Amino acid sequence: MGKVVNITEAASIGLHSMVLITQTKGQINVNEIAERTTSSKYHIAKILQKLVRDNYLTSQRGPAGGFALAKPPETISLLNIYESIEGEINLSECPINKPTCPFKKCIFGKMTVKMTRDFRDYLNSKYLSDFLDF
Amino acid sequence: MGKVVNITEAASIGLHSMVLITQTKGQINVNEIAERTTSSKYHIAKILQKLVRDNYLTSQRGPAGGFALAKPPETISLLNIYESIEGEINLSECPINKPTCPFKKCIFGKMTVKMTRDFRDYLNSKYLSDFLDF
DNA sequence: CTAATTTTGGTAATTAATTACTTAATTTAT
DNA sequence: ATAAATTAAGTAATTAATTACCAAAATTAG
Repeated sequence: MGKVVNITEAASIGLHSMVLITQTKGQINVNEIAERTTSSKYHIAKILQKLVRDNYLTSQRGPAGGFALAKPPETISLLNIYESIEGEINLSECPINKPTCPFKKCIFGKMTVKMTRDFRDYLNSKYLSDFLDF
Repeated sequence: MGKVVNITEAASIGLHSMVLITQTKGQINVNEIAERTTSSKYHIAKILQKLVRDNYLTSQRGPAGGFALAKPPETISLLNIYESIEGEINLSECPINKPTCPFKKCIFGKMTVKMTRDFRDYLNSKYLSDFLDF
C-alpha cells in the first residue's frame, strides 16, 4: 500500500508519549505508556531518553518513578518534540537527493516542498497545552 | 534530518525512468538509465519489470534492446506509475495504524490526510506527455 | 549458426530502522 | 540496610528496503 507521509515509529512514539505525559498528573512510566500506545517499551524508553536530554522531560527512577514534563505545556510545540527525535525538518527542494538528476526541473514540481512545509507549519502551530483534554 | 515525505527509491526510479523513456526515441536500456539517474541498475531492472507486467512498458531483449512506452504518453499518469510500483495510495485517516490509539482524535488533525490527498492529486494531474521537454 | 547484448527471474548481501535484552544506577518503601 | 521498581545505556537480534549477483532466455548482427 503506497504510503506517502512518513512518520517514523520513533516520531510517533515521541509525540504520542508526550501528549500522554501532558495529560497525566504526576509521573507516568514506560510500561504504562507501552500499554496505552501498543508500542515496544524498549523503543519508548530509548526515545524518551532523548527528550530528557533535550530538556523536554524529567525522569525519575525507582518505584512510582517515571516521566513528567520539564516545562509548561504551553512552551513545548509538537515541532520541538518531532525535531528533538528526527532532527531538523529539511525544507530544501529535492525529495530524493541524488548526486545528479537527469532533468532541468523536479518532476514533483513544488508539491513535496509544499507538503513538507504544511506539515512543519502544523507541528509548529500546536503546543502540548492544546492536548490537555484530547 | 527529519524527512516527512517518503518517496521510496523504488518509486523515484520508476517515475524518473518513465520520464526518460518518454523523452527517448526508440529504446533505452537499463545501463543508460542507471547512468543518467545515478541509481543501481539492478534495482532499476526490477522496477521496470513491474511496469512491463502492468503494461506501461514494452521491453525487448538483445542488442539495441531496451524499454519503450507501451502506449501514448497522454494516457499514462504519474499516479499510474506510482501505484504500479507502490500499490494504491491509502487515503484513510491514521498515518500510524496501530491496533489501538490512546486518543479520541488524531494528534495530526487532518494534516496527514490532506498531504496524502494533495500528493495523490498532483500525481493524478500529470501525464507523461507533460514531460516531453523537461 | 555463433557471439554478443540485453531483459528476466531468482537469490544473496547489505544497510537502516525497529525491537529485544541485559546490566548498572537510582530511588522508594519497609 | 534491604528489596523492589524504575530509568539509563550499551549491545544484540530482527525485519524491511535496497543493492548486488548470477544463470537463463531472447534477440540481433555478422
